[in-house]
Amino acid sequence: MTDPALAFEAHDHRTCAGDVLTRAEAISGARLTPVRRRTLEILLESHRAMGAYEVLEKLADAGFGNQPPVAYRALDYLVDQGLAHRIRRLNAFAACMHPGEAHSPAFLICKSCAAVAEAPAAAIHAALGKAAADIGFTVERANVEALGLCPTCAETES
Amino acid sequence: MTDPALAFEAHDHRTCAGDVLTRAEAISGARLTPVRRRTLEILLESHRAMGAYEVLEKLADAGFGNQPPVAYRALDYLVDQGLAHRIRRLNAFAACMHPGEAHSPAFLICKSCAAVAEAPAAAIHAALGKAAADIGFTVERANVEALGLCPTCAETES
DNA sequence: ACTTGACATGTTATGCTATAACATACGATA
DNA sequence: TATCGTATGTTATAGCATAACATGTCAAGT
Repeated sequence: MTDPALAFEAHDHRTCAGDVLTRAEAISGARLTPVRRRTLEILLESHRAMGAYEVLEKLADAGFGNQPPVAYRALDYLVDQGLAHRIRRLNAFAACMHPGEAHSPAFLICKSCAAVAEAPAAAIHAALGKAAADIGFTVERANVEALGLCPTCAETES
Repeated sequence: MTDPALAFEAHDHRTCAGDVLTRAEAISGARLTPVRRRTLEILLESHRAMGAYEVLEKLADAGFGNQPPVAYRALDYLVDQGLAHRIRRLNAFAACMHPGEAHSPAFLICKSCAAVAEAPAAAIHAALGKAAADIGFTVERANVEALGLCPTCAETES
């Protein structure tokens, strides 16, 4: 699995984004149409989450439609396919950095630089499932989003 | 601590809501003004989360202002004081069922009856903190929201 | 009493987020 | 070639949230 901390570190982002895109193409095949592909590329330009309207603007710049459904449909598709994630706390979307690997990660959002990383969440889901089971509740899907400081910003601010 | 499963079971809701309101008054004192108190009462009418505009409507019925800021301000206050929680997944708010006890619970949202319960989340936060620390990330606040089936609905649907 | 400042509420206006509903196009396949 | 599923485009509107300003109230300090 890709190093989850990558989002917070200086790295060869071209390679990093390219890798993800290649894997996405393998997963999604022909259904990764131009709008959808471009949408994913837009999300992959940074490790930030991006609002639908921000994405829409960039899609329009690229010659696609400029009405909200254009962006929402592409984003919804990507989320469905596990190629992107929706960050509810931010009303925004972020590219999935390790598509294909089944996961429902915990999101770590840096309040300083706005970068978003995906942390492995197996232990978290186990704890959640147990807490829920104690009450008789069956968890189907869960989202875990944490706000805090990434290592780079923590260093800078101290 | 109050039984977290209460939200999903038939119970004497008058008493349950009354207790919470009494505790809220003790915590908030004079600053629990009429609008705020009424807002909390509205949230306490059910164990569901309620949108700001739904709350606003009921506030207007009670003779308070009927513009969005009226509801948002009261709700924000309650959230600040730990008397209510914001459920981001639903863009909605729910009364805190055990105010005073410091907590950042995990929310269990029944997809069938829409009831929301607060599960103890100490173990979840521990797991999250550890996963984050592995990446060098410092968690400040986190929200954990799970969608699934409550025990009552699970029984009904089977 | 008077002034000041903090807080609460009300109102106007607007911005941001999201989706319903309908129209058009294109390829696969029967 | 008729039809169906899928994708995209467009119009319109619904739903969520806040900025900015106006008014009122009460308590502290003078």
